[in-house]
Amino acid sequence: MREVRIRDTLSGEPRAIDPTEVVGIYACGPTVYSRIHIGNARPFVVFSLFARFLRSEGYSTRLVVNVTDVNDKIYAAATAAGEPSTDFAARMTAAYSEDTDRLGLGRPDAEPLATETISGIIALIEDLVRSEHAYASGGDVYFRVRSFADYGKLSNRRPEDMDQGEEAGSASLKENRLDFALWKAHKEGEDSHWDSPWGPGRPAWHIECSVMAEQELGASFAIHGGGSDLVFPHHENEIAQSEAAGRPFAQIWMHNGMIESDAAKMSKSDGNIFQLGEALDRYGREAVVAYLISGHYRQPLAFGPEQMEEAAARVERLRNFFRGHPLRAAGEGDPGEDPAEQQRGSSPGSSPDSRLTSFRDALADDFNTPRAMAEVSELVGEANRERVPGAPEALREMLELVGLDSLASAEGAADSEADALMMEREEARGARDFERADAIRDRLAEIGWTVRDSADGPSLVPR
RNA sequence: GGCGCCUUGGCGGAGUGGCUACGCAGCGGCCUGCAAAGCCGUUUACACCAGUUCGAUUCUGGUAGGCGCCUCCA
Repeated sequence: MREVRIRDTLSGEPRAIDPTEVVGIYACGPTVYSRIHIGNARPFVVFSLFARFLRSEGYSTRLVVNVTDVNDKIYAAATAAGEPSTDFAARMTAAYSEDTDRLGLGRPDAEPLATETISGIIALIEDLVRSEHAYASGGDVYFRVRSFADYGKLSNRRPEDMDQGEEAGSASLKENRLDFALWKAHKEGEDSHWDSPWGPGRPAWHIECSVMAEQELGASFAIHGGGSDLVFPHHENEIAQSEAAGRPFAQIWMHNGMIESDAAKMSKSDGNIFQLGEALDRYGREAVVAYLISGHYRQPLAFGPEQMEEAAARVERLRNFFRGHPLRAAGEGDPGEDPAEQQRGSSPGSSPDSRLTSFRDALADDFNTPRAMAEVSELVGEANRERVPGAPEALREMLELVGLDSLASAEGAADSEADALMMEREEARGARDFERADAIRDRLAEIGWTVRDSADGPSLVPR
């Protein structure tokens, strides 16, 4: 088991993960008011793979990714779609599951819904009201920011600095403009609401995450994650709500950077989005995953057709490697059986073992996926140059950790028509009738096959 | 205005006080009947100005530019 370190947003320092207890990870998922885009997929991929890595290192890990399914924008979008908001949210939640399923990384251990957490939300708000960290006002309930001395510690802001200017509209129900809503009174036009001690209404943003995290992971869990755009106000407010109520919260804060399109953050409100489903259709799941791990998770990552095509090319190189270097079948001989092979395989700095070690070391060091993938590239190059015993197996293990082991799987065999054409082409080549051989190759391309000649004869690869 | 981050070769993107990151693309070559795949090579990459240092892309200060958050946002 390696020591795994993550750069903590709160302290600004790398922090080691405690191996003595279950590593609870709570990552903020989407608000389901539309289909998700590539940017929304980044945290899903980062945290899924990070949890996978921790498990492979022997850490007992529990990953929770919530869905926020009640919100102003959901009401608005549902109205626009002429659909009850609960139906709309359910439809979008299902679409989110379908899209992320297609990434092939499995599901988080728990995916709680805000609308299924109402009683816990009300209980937390009651606690806060009782302790005067919150107050009811006109059917709403607000958090009293000035009552929480640590407010601003995550995003490094001071309430004094923020508390400037006039509240827009003097009719505010808040005592102070920094106060934020915990509960919102039912409004005309909103077609869902719940009973509460403050009247019918619904939870505001932020509060659901405080409650779901604690319900799923207990107090004082290891890691709270999400996009860097959530640091303020969302995560700052979560800390305030939970800690003001005397409930210890996250130990480490882990934030992923934004996907950028045309050097600007990809965001639904700016409209410069590329939907995940479309990316999967166009480039395939491996390219999408390879793209998302091509940069360090904390850094912004440029998005564009060029980047996606590059990722697809990288993925194709890996596929080609496994086409030419099949995995040893189980029981087909040990790496150390042949003394000559053993010697070559253990040459310093180039052995599969040392690459695998470096790969895992990179992931243990603030989950540095690009550094890890550089080890994959190096080993592929070495093994393409000359046979390196154990390389395919080591590569498959590395790729499994980043959800790309499907690249090592054998592809379906060519159909009989393609096989017949390939044989025909060989006959033509044998007769040095290259015009006919090339025509047959074109025909094979039309039906989806690329011919690769080698010393061992031709083979067919799907286009 | 406040807080934080960033500026690396055509593009993407790691990293380090002195040693080729890596990938993609282009170009040249090897292999091949031709391709495909693979391999080899590819013209001094670290925004600018000072400082610290034997030595800075890497540390410090400043300048310029960019991004994020401060309102919904992964």
